[in-house]
Amino acid sequence: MVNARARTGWQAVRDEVLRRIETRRWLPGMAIPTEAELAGELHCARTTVNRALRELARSGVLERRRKAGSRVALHPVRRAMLDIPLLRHEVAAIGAAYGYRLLARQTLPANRIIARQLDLAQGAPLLRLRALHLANGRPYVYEDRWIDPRVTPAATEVDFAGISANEWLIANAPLSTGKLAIAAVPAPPAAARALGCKRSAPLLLLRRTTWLGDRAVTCVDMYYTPNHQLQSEF
Amino acid sequence: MVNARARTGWQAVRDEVLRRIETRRWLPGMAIPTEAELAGELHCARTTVNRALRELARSGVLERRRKAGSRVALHPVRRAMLDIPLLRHEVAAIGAAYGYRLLARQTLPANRIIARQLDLAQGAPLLRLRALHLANGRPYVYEDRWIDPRVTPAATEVDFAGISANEWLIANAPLSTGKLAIAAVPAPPAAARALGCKRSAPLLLLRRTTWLGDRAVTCVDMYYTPNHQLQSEF
DNA sequence: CAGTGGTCTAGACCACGGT
DNA sequence: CCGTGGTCTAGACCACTGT
Repeated sequence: MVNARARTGWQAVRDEVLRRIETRRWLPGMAIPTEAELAGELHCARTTVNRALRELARSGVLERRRKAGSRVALHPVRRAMLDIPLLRHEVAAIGAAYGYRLLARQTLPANRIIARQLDLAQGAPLLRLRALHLANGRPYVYEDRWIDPRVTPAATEVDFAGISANEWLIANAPLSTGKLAIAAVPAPPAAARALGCKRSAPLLLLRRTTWLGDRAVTCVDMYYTPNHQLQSEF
Repeated sequence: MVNARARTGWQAVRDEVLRRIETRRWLPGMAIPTEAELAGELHCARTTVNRALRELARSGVLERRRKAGSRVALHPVRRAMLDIPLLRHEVAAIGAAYGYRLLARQTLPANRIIARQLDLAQGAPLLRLRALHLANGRPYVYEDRWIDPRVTPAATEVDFAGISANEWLIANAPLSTGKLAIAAVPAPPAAARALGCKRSAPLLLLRRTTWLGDRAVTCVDMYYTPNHQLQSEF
């Protein structure tokens, strides 16, 4: 549970700083010594101190500004890293057999809602996929996805019956940035049917919108089976 | 939307690597040159390349192993950073006035469920708080919290009517690690009453368990008002 | 064993931003 | 202005791990 304290290197500096904060020798909002001072006190190079303090700032423990120095964060913003693995791997990680089934594949003009999500003109032709991801043969995630074929033209030639859109995109579309929204929603009829749960059962919904530069590639709603939890540490 | 490409420094190296992946010059699973080779080719020190590749590995774009070298991640694990600010700040960030109301404060023996969550003996005396966080006077989050007073004895002297437990703990308890679970649940009766929504309405639940070393400090369930979304980028 | 990443060091210059 | 963090460099040694 607890990480062992490092005895050497930048991690030792990091842990020493953490110890001083934990023991309230350094209080929230308080300025801590400069990198050079700490380096002298801890008998290491300033570069090493810099590395340690940089990591602490990244995790929200310290706030740093040039000239102003470093302070213990007054209101430490906790940050949790949420991993978003392939569903194939997520299922494998819980020791279940992964399965995938395409439910529907159509080409449709964008309705107003999805046009707004993807920031494109209403009526633009989009590829829409509905699919089900299975764990040990039981429904795990219901997926409702839109793809803009103008950004990834090759997608129009794929039937997505044998490979999930996500895996195909990872292998065939370049790296991209995206946004993630997490919400609790009543199961929409199609999701309830696919997942075999009651309509309006509370489902965890992850909506991912992925961009390639300034063009939206895809928007996907992933409805998890009831009672699913996302877990993370901070 | 798109970050400008840096022209110098480790960020330039990072961006050059990203460019080669985006243009599919380097394909998923492919080994990329060693740090030393890249340093030579890009005319910079190996340290600089190391910094760039380290950041890329942290964000899941590369996989690195000693001796084996660096490869483009075959199945890039997307990672989303979820910020967990103080509710006071979260509410302020949406431009609303923050409010806080303590609903209940009791001392109870741990029931089986919470004892398991906090990894302590059933029946241990715990502080239990119920509270409501408000945005512009409307319910925003219903909080149901357990605190182990043996870890933070001073908490028994606080009435938590004027300050939320979270803010008090940040100011009065040392830094700590924790776990976060996110789920969609039907509103429990008490939450529905406090939030003014239907019983069994789908609510987003964030359960945070916080540890100080190997001792659990507190476990809190935060029920967000219906239709709330967590947002993040990746 | 040997190649590769991980890190430390000492010194240097620069960019930002309080004062 | 000038103190502070941000970064680069060249060189070195170490730790891990594939062969």
